[in-house]
Amino acid sequence: MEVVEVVKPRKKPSQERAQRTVEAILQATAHILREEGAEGLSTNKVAKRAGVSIGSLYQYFPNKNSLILALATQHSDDQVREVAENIGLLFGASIHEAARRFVEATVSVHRQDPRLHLAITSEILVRGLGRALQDHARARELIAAWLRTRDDVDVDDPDMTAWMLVTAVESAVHMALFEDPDKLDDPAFTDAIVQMVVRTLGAR
Amino acid sequence: MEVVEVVKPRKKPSQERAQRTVEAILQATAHILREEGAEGLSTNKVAKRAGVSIGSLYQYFPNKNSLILALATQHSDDQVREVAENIGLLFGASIHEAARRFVEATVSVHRQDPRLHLAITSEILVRGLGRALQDHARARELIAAWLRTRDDVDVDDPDMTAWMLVTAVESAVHMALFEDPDKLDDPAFTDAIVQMVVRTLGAR
DNA sequence: AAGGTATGTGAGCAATGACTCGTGTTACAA
DNA sequence: TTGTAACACGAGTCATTGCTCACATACCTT
Repeated sequence: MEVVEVVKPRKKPSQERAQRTVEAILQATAHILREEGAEGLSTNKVAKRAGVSIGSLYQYFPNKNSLILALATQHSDDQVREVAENIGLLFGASIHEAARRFVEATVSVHRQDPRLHLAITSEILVRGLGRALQDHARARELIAAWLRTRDDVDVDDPDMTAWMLVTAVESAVHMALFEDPDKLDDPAFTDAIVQMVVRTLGAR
Repeated sequence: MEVVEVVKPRKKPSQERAQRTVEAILQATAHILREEGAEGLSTNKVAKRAGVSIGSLYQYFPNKNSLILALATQHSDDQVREVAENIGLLFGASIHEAARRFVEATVSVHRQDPRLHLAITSEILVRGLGRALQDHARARELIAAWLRTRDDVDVDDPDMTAWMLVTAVESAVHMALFEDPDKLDDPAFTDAIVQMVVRTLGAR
């Protein structure tokens, strides 16, 4: 089990030309990950698909892992943003509304580009790319903070509960994605998750 | 994303000598998976570690995937057995007792050999080894059946609820394993899962 | 124009991968 | 004892991998 991830610093692109190169590389990585999974991901293939020489790739990315990490970070940021944007709206809402909003935000993030998302998620697991788990941590903080402001829920430990809920909701969505992506479109599925959340909160 | 898994049939060992060879190969696979993760798993390395020639390996396993699959199946069977054994005891129990028993069974399965378990689980995700998900399916059936016998819970759709609970509980345990294996020893952690289960069931 | 820095190239190296196949060895039945 | 099927071997094939490096071209400053 590999734990370390050495990420030697590489040149940051300064000119616009280089910016485009980096972008192309990231795009290509995403494409291959989406179409062939992590198995089919090789630096040579990425370079070829990006229309860039292998040397250029290594000018900006120190190794293969850093490609996935970069993508994962991007992805993670999106997710945090989505949740963060919604959390503001949660404060005025009822528990039920809040739960629904949270669940739907999560589902929506995963619905766009599910294959890529799945590939990235499993790759984070397989490699020790724990850093990319910050989305989880951040989401948990937000939820925990929100929980503390409510007096209409029955939770002993907001942090633990937040951890539980974020994990449960996200995992349910992942699992659904894995078993059958169409499940995400089933309202009954969303409802069930919402109910789990609401009940777990012991809403009064 | 690879979907196919071609598993050409190979010779089944008939003599005891061959039985031992197969066992050694499986052992070695587990060892490497546990120590180095799936990254470090190669058929050559497995053969060497098992003290067996690479040719012998390919006599019984058609390819690398089949090694993981064999291990996953073994593992999966253990898990189902554990749950199945406990489910019998669930019928007489209170909701709370039942939930606790289920959660603890799940935790206990994962506590033994967590590294191996984690490696196998992610590998199932990465490759399309959906077949090995039968433990999930079977556990769900058992829980759903049990739910239908209870009139002291408030669930609309036993199948959906069972899916939800199994997913949530298992994922929580996986996530904990990934973040910090010691979490499994924390009673507060188990309690939190149990509470989630009990509340989700809407116990009267 | 000159010169430096940033960017880009791709042949090729060393390592490793999965897997085959021809050959030797053991077990067992006749 | 002998024949044959099961078992075991491991050198070797061929493809691919991550990655380097010596060199070329573009860009910007002076």
